[in-house]
Amino acid sequence: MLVVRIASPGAVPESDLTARARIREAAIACFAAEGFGASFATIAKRADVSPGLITHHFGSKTSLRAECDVEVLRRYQAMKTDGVANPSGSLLDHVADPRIGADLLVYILRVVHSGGRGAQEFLEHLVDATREAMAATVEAGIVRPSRDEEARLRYLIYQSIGALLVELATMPDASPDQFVAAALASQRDQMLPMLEVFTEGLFTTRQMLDDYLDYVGDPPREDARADAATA
Amino acid sequence: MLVVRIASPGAVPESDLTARARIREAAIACFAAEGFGASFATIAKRADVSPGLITHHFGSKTSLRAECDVEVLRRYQAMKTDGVANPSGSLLDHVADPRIGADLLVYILRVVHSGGRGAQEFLEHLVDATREAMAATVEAGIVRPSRDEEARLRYLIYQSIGALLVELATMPDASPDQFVAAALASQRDQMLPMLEVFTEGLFTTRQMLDDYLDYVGDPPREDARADAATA
DNA sequence: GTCTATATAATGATAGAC
DNA sequence: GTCTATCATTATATAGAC
Repeated sequence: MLVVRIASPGAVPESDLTARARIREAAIACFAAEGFGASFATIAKRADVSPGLITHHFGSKTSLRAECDVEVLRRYQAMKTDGVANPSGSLLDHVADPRIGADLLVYILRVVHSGGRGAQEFLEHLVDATREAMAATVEAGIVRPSRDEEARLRYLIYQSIGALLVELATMPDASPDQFVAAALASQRDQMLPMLEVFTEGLFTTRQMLDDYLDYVGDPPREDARADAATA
Repeated sequence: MLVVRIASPGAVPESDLTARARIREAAIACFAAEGFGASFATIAKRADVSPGLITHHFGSKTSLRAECDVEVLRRYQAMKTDGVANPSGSLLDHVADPRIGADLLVYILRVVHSGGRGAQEFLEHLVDATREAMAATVEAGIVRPSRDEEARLRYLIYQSIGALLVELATMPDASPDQFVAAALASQRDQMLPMLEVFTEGLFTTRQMLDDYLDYVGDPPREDARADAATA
């Protein structure tokens, strides 16, 4: 049962690979489709091999996933450097860029969803990758400077990724292609409020911001995060 | 092994309940602490009963969770009507209100995280519950009116819940109390960018919003959501 | 009502034949 | 390299004693 897939940069041509590579590709697709609970049986069926061969080549499920993780990250980075900087001024939607392929996008969301170190690492990676782009838009006079660029970066990224995560959770039976289609539709629906908030804000007065600035003083505090980590 | 818990409105006094209720309370705590993968053995140990008794009283794990779900929702609603409207003007943080108790908050996040119908229902419920509050702040002149109030409501809710979800995912080994402490610290860290964005917006010009309004015309489209659902 | 013991099912990992 | 067969583990559900 083959599925139509959006071309992914860096993806292997098609079938007729070594069985090991076929298993890895099948695993990426199954993990994207069902989450990391996908069984060896499911993956083996998709790769057209026996379940035992998976263990033979990868040793353990943990190792298999680790290899899939690095492969997905590699393609994700390839796509990023490959492509133009996102054409719309809207931030962060390169994560929802349809060019990266539905499996790739959903796989990454599942990494965050599954949590743990993998999620942390990808989020840090994303923050790092977005930092320059954000600074560039500020430099270009498109985006207002923030009194705490790092905090704003994290704030915006967590919110965007989180919204995609919520949407993924509400569609447990959707294929990656279906999810991406729905996410794009949802993004279209929410384009107006997003532009409103990013252009006009939400509040009618400056009072709350000014009160906050009076209260804490302008310079951002850098010690707060350490407290949170130890709590 | 007893844990210190923040008082939850509507929560039962303490121990010395019927075993059935003890199991339910233990299940809520375990589901909050470990997710819905928590085993009967873990729950039984916490309730100080045998695993078999859980099946005897609840029949299946699905039924047990269903009963926990309604109980948590009941307490959540009790807390909402109980309390004052959120004192800060910031929206949606009643979800992170420490008064609702760490277990309750994390349980609800895990419902969304686990996805499916439960997640959908809670999100719809949350949208409904926030609609009035949002309208009130608009009416009071605190929040700007939107050209599409429903879309903005969904947009803001999905982003806020999603950010909490991301944070939960990055702390897989944290207890509910630890998570709530970290979430509050994180909220404090991100207060400034949030106030900035909600007060001043993100863009320096109105150009993108105005272009969008020119392109689609002012009246919001109501047919888009149906397309997304059937996709 | 409660417990112990057991059946059953799914899954990841192992061993050895081809 | 690949498969088949088997094992070990885990977790839910069942049956029957007390």
